[in-house]
Amino acid sequence: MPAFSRRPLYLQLCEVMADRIATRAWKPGSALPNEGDLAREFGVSPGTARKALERLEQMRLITRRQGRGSFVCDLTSGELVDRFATIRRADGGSVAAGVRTVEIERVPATAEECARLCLAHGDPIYRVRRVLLAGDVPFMIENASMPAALFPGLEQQDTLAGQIALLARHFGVLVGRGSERIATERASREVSESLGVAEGAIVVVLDRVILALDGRPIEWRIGWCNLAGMHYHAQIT
Amino acid sequence: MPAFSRRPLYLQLCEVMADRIATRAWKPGSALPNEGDLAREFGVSPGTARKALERLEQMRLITRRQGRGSFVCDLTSGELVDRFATIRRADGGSVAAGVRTVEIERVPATAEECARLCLAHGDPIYRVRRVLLAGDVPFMIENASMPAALFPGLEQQDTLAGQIALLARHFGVLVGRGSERIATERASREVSESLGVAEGAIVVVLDRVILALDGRPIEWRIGWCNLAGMHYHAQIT
DNA sequence: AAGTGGTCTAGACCACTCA
DNA sequence: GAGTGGTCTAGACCACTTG
Repeated sequence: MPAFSRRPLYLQLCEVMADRIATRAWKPGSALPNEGDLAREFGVSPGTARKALERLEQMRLITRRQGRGSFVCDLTSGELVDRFATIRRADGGSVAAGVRTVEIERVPATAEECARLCLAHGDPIYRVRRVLLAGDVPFMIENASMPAALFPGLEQQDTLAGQIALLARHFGVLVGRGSERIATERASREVSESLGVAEGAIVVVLDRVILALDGRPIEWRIGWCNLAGMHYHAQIT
Repeated sequence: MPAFSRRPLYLQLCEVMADRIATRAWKPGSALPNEGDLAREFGVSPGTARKALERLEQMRLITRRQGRGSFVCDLTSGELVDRFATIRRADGGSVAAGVRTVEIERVPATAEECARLCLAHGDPIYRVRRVLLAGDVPFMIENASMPAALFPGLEQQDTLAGQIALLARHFGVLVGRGSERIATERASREVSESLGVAEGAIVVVLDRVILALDGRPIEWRIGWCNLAGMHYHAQIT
């Protein structure tokens, strides 16, 4: 991999390997070649290959264990998905939320959607309405918007549309960080009926943008939540 | 620094340098010795010194810039402090909060304080009551508990007691991550009077533990907040 | 015993900053 | 041009896991 690019070798190598993971050429749970083999395959020194692997580990695409090897993470299981489930029990345990996808539409982005998703005027988006259930009791309704370019044919995937992690894996998008904003608001007629609270009661509004690992916004979501008996959890790093 | 410890050299080196920063032997803003000099001073190879420096950068104790050098971060300015100010304007801007310290007491920890701060039964704590102001309007009241062992003589430092970052610097404690939990609650008589809201109105309860870089809990705080017109901001990483 | 990642060494050269 | 951190190389040895 000498090539002509002046970009650091370890970053180029990291990108190639990330792509193999995104496209599932390297499958979740499988072992990567060892450091020496990777270095030979790509024509770099072992130290450079190691640096790329360390970066993949930082990105949470692989885990490494001394004496065992490097393994592709399952991007749709455990904490990698739970980290976006910020509504939990007081002890941090999952509320075992079910998701009901109410509606999916493909429409041009509004001005606000363009701004939040870094799109150009008129770019198409998928807009998804969901209801989150604790057991069979709805506690949050969500409006989510996603760039159509990243998820072509999403309207046929309504079982995936409820969870960004599943969607992202299906379309080969690597999920990165998100930022969330919380306010309180009086429940509108629609919200009160969906959540089974009084009209005008205080609900919590969760406004969130999730980015891909490469920094592109992949989902903007607003949720109206009846927080009764539950907690929002955040890490400050 | 050969010594007899089997702990990785770069971690030992990192710890020594972190201590120099905590104790202000290396002052905020000042330049560290260059990589080669550090390696010679500690008797390790340049690569090992570099690894320790990279770790200090990850811990946000130093910043490094190609062509310039490595510099000690000011632990009490800018984003290093703001990250704990999770209540902000909608755009993420600061609410320019003032802090009024209402009361400081030194008492044995309650069972709950022991649990949240990982203390033993009867260990002394400082308990601080504060009011946060937007302009001159109170929007949050806080009860904070801190292990007395980490902050000896805190009761004489009431100007510092309002901000954990100032306190930590004064006592040579390096601040690490925190975790916060949010619920809604009806305002008690006391809360409603402090915040100027109706008794029984919905307020937001912020329950937070901050850890030192070495993992020891340094502050447990509960805040009752009138979120009207403001937003809670969180990063999901 | 063989294979893996983790640590450590000792250099080389490059890109950037600043006097 | 001198000095800094950033990249890259090419090894050695250690600690851990597994058969």
